[in-house]
Order: sequence, then C-alpha cells, then structure tokens
Amino acid sequence: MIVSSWNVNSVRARLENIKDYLKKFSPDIVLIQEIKTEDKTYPYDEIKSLGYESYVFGQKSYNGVAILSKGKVNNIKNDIIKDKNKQSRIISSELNYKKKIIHLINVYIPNGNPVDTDKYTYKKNWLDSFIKLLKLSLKKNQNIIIGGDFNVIPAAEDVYNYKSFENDALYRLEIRKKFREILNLGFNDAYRYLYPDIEGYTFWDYMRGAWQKNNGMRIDHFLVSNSLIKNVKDIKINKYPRGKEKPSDHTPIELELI
DNA sequence: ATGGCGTATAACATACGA
Repeated sequence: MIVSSWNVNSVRARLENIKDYLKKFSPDIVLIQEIKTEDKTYPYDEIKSLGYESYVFGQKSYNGVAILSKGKVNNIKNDIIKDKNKQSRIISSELNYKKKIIHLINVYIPNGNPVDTDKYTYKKNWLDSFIKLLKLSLKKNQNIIIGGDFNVIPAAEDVYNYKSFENDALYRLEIRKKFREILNLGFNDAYRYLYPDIEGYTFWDYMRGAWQKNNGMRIDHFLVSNSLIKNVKDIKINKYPRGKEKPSDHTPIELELI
C-alpha cells in the first residue's frame, strides 16, 4: 500500500497536475495540504472520477488539508487540535490494515516566518499542542503515521545552504528541537530511517531557479511510530510533479507499507 | 537587505508562503 503526502499549493490551481499524478502513480491514499479553498468549492467530483473519496478540512484562501483514499477510511476528525487562529491544518483518520488500526494524521504545520512576529509564536504553540495530542493519542493507539508538510528542516543536510537558515523558522534550533521531541515520543523519520545519507529534498522555491539549481529542502515528512516501522518497505520522493508545467513548489513523498 | 514567483481575494494591490 502506498500512502503519499503532497503540499499541492491550491487544489483548484493544481487540479490537472493532481489528476495526472493520481492516474500515473495510483497511490492508495494521498494526504494533501494547502488546498486553499473551502469544502464547498473543493473539486470532489473530479477526484471521485479517478476513484478517490475526499475527506476535506478546507479554508478560504489559505491552508486547508484533505485525505484522498481509494479504500475505506474511518473516524475522520478535524478538531483534534485547539487552534487559536482557527486555521485548517490537521485532519486525521483510522485505517484497517493487516489486523491493525492505523491512526493516520495529515498535518500542515505553520511556517512561522518572520521569526520576530506572532507567526513564529503561533508555530511554537501549534507544535506544543501537537506534541500534547500525540502523547494522548499514543496511549489509545500505538499505531500512528503522521504525514505532511512539517515546515521543519530536520538537519543541516536537509537544505541546500543551512548557514542562511539558522535564524529561519524552518531550521531554528528551537524548532528542530521540537521535531526531535516528537521523534522521542516513539516516532521514526521514515526517510532518514531508510536513507541515512541520501539527499531528500521535497520543496524547491519558485524563485531564483531553485528547481533548476536543486536549491531544495526536505520539509515534508512521514513519521512512523515504532510499532509500525517494520511495516515500512520503502519511501520515495517523486520528483515528477515538480518538473511539470504549473507545478506546486512541493513534490509528493510516498510511503510504501507491507 | 532585497526581491525574486505563484496563488488567492467582495481584489486591480496586498497578504501569504518557505
């Protein structure tokens, strides 16, 4: 089974690109972020015509997340975090898989820049709420997979020029420590678990020829709980959509479970 | 230090992203 995660940067602007991806690679589940639209303007039918049900937590203009699934998913929730700013950044589901129930969480963690503003405080608070939520969730069900746009560069080798990001909200030590705190609850950064030394960029800025120069960063992740790590067969960064016309600035990351 | 590009909006300039 393939579970994919992709920050699409507007589901409506990206619809043809998304459809092409679904047809070509046929992932079983896709977690999408930054859909930038409300539930009522989400293209349910277009996605349905390719065999995917959509579970949507939308928001006008900004943010917004959704789960696309070919098979059945249960217990969809979008209220598992108290978000002071009422932004649509998390949606969770349950999935029956090999006699286990997997709690699958899709996140779009705040960017946090600039660091001297409320946006940075919001990111830190959001991460603290998320950590609290995960502690509680683990008590109920150890089998958790979190996928999404974390807006966290975990380490120096995950960005093309780490020196220029030392005071950036994506790479600040304080933020990397919070990411580490999540891992320490009992999660594995699936990409690094399988590929300790291989570059794994998932985002390239639209500006300054970042894609052509490979000035990227690894900010989209799958975190897999210890109880499920043996079920991870592979993880791939699929660069095909980023190279197309009218691309998102992120590209999908695909987790293969056995 | 700035701006480069892309998306959205009761908009035609501004907010946001990373």
